[in-house]
Amino acid sequence: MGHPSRVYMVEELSRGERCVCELTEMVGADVSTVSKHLSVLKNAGIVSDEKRGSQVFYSLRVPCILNFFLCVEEVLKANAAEHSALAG
Amino acid sequence: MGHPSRVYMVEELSRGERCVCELTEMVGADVSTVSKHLSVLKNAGIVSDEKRGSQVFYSLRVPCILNFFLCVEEVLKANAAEHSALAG
DNA sequence: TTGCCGTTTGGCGTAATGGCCAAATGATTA
DNA sequence: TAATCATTTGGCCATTACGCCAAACGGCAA
Repeated sequence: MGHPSRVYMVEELSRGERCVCELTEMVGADVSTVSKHLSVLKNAGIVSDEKRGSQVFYSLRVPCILNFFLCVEEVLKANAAEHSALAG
Repeated sequence: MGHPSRVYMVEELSRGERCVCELTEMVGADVSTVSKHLSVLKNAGIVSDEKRGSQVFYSLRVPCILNFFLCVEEVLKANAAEHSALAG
């Protein structure tokens, strides 16, 4: 976790399963790079994969991970508020 | 985030403010190392610091980060269940 | 079998991170 | 001011993470 591409992928997977090709197109990196990120998430138990035909579909296994992103947003908002307070 | 020492420190800070010396003793690493971790957490907006006398006290600024740890535990439990299922 | 598509893995160079030591900073006391 | 304690910062080295390319793997169709 903590990597922008992985965060982005998890957010996308929260909307439903996606194949590697879709995630690759969204992230805009090399397929191998995306595959490795997914491998990390899979080993961490955050996503699960299912092979159908020649494609592999990933899905979010731990919905509570989204709470984390909500928290991150809260942090960012707090930071923004602080910075504007410092500026003004 | 994502680093064991930082996770440990955030968990500890969730119980109340701690000075650098306390966190250093708990983590068991060099003071400078702990200070750098705290600096990372501070820049990320996760903790805040307050200097009182010659000591600096850190406190958790974003309680929702704890939801993340609950989620992590859930992930670990899910993983453990899966592994035992594979084994059994 | 051959060829193609989707995906994964290995390798390599580069960038970032973590850890310690040493030095610098700031507060306190003598 | 000098000395001391608590903390931070800089330097250096070892380790890890990223990202791309190339190669390997598995499924599908001809």
